[in-house]
Amino acid sequence: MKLIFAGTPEFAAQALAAIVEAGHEVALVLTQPDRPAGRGMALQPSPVKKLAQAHGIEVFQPLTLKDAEAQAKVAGIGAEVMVVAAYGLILPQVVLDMPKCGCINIHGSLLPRWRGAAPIQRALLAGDLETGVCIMQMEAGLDTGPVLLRGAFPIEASDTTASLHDRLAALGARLVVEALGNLPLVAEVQPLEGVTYAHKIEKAEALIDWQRSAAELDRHIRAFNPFPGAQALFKGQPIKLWQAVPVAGSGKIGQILLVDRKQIIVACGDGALAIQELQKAGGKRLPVQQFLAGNSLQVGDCFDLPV
RNA sequence: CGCGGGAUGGAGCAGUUGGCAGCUCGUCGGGCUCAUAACCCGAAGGUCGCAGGUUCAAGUCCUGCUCCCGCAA
Repeated sequence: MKLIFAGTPEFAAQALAAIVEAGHEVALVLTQPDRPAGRGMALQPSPVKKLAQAHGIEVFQPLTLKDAEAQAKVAGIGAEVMVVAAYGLILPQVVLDMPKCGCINIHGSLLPRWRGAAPIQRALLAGDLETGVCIMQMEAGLDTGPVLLRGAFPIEASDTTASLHDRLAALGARLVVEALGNLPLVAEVQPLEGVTYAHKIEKAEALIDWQRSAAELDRHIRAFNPFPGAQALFKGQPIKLWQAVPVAGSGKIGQILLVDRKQIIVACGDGALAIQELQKAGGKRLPVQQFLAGNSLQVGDCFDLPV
């Protein structure tokens, strides 16, 4: 099947890889323009762009699809369908209507829950018990289109955004290939009940507020792993927390209740958090024992509370 | 040229105005104990990221390079 693929991050790249693998003709890949990123602010191609180039597929990186020139480029391909996954640009109605079978989207949540930009993190933060992927027919609204295929799996107590992302990307890749092979599919309109929006993750949200419950902070840490990392402040120094479990305990909020070779227990608004892996600025992620070898954290010390 | 921190025995760190390379942990051997990730005694293990330079003498000062990380995007 001749198609156009539009996507940007790793999540989308896995879907593209599966589509190519399945033998579909990817005539054009749309992805966000290279952006300065990382240390040194060097221009970075997106994962999707790198993969497309590796397969010799033409890459198109318009700033917007609202102008006639970009639209003409897309229209000129004459694709039967366009697959969109975490592309990051709004597709105007005229573009949505271009391919014979329209545009289908891979979304990392169980729609209509968590429409929007950061479904994986929001599901984890909210304490959802399951998540999944929906393949949907795109409409002008944000993730509002009828669902063609869906797959779900439980969220484990140890899941992080990283681990969910991997499973969701693999599931999304499998489902989109299945969908492409069976078009046209019966579309199931999204129910009006249960609609929620997954707002973009703000950097400021990563800051740990010890007044919240231990269970909440545990989810917080897992949701911000691997990016940007849950950040606590200790005597003014930023310390990232990578792994912790909620435990029983109480005390002055933010105060260290116990330190041993496996954990650092900190009092929270409700319960306490046993930190197992952490990282200070300039250093790497370390298990508690190694972290303590070079940094002294003692019972009674307090983490800073946000102002 | 976005800002900044770092590279020192297996791991994590310290090393003051240049002067014999230290600490916590681990490893190995021995001891104590009903027992232990506990405690006591002892041992091994380092071209101090790479390459130059200054000096009687460089982990420490200067220059270039490689790699890692925090912020910011």
